[in-house]
Amino acid sequence: MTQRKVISFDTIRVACKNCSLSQLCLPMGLAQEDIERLDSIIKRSRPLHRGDHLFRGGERFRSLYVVKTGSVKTYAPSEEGGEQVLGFHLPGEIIGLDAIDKSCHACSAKVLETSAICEVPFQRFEELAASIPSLQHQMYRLLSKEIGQDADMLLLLGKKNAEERLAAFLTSMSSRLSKRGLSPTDFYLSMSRHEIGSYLGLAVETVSRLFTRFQEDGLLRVDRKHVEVLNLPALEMMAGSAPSSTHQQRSN
Amino acid sequence: MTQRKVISFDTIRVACKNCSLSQLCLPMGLAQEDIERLDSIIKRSRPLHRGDHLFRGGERFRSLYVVKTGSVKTYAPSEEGGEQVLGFHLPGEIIGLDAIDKSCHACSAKVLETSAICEVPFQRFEELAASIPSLQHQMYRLLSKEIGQDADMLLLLGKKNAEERLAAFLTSMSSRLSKRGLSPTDFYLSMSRHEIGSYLGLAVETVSRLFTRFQEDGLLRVDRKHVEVLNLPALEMMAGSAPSSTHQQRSN
DNA sequence: ATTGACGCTTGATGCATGTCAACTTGAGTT
DNA sequence: AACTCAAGTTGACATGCATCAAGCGTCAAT
Repeated sequence: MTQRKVISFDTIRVACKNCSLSQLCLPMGLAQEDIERLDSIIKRSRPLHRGDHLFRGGERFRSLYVVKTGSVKTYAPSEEGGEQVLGFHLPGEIIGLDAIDKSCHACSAKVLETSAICEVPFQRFEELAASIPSLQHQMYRLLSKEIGQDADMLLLLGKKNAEERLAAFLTSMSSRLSKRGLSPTDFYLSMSRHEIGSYLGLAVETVSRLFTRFQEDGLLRVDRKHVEVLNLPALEMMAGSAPSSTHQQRSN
Repeated sequence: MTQRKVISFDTIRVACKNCSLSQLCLPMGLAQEDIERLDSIIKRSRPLHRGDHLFRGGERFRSLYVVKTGSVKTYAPSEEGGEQVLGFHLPGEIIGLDAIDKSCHACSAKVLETSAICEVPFQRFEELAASIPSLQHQMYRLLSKEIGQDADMLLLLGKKNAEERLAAFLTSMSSRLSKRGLSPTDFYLSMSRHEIGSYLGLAVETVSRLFTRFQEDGLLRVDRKHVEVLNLPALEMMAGSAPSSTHQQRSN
């Protein structure tokens, strides 16, 4: 993710109307004046650093968070230090939507690299949305999109084998980065192999072996966190519901 | 699910204000008059029968659907007839939330048994919600709840073994039925073993073997679709993130 | 009752992937 | 540079569950 660009403090404090993400984020489809009203309720703190938490499971829900720069992971912590990674969040993506229902966070959110985050106090947001139909609509869309993505993930975990899972992860990263104006074929992953494995329901070792294999097969060039995709169509093919080779498994 | 009760045609046509589900469903928290406004936009068709579709993947999104009686499955159809079951929906639960974003259904919804369904035209609903803050809030809560449940499911598919999955499925059914005034320990499953397997990411045979084993272990009494839970606490323990026995697997 | 189709169960076998262990590499610290 | 520690890689081995195959109960239609 980290595209090695220098970020000035001014850059991260930009208002929504000047933010390059506005077409992916809450302001999408809003009139200029409504964007400014939205802007007025958003809190922008100084950048957070790797390992900082936006919130932890069990805490009271007050705000949604939007990634402005950097990346964040959400995860469900379990007793013995184990954790299930639930998602990786790139700029423009909203975090905390699952907590509206119980007004309490069920998962934790941790910053993966130095990141700028917009905080959206939910109660004020809700009041605002009631008076701006297009904002309300956009919020429904974003909630709905999250549900759709979770369904894709259920399909991945329920039906796909290890190879298909990693291919799906890489093509998903590729397309999301591309939407944000970054290269779809050359990027840095801000998360560890362990976190990728947890997210995909695989052991670290399996992830590692697959990276090696993909490289041997000429699909990727990998150096630590740096990934160059050499054959994106092949990866996409692999990620699709098509089975890996002649023998598919889990045809249940 | 089917609790073998006779359902009159009057029963299924009841207005929201007289519906026993109103505390689980959209009307929750609404004032009497607002319930009536909501009621006025809802369409109630005659009962659907096993195998009927509410909608199919690819169709244009127009309405949300709420189960009034009976049960529905949602699934992602794949080319070769294979399908991934995404969820089972009981009375009071809303179907189609994932389609708001793309205004097009990504999955299909099929009735599992004779069922009464309320149709909620979304555009009219959205207009109504804009003028009823508590309805808007309830909608946010329902969307959020769905996201939270999907996260639970990701955890199940990512980390739990077959035994834990089936135990989680059974305890979930138990508690949901219980919330609807039915027995938490004696119920009929309206879905096939195959569908349960697909939902849980397991082969039919594995599901079948587990039912047998649970019965041998005195946790259940099973006869076809009829399940009697004999030791609910034990099932809940199993379903929790606790590993099945001394050796846990997938500690990634 | 007979038939056929389908869903379910049970057993035998194999494989993908988890687990364990050892080693390598890289980044940060002194 | 030397040291430390976490992260990643690779190999050897173990196993849970998918797969294949066969048989059985149930239900509906005839």
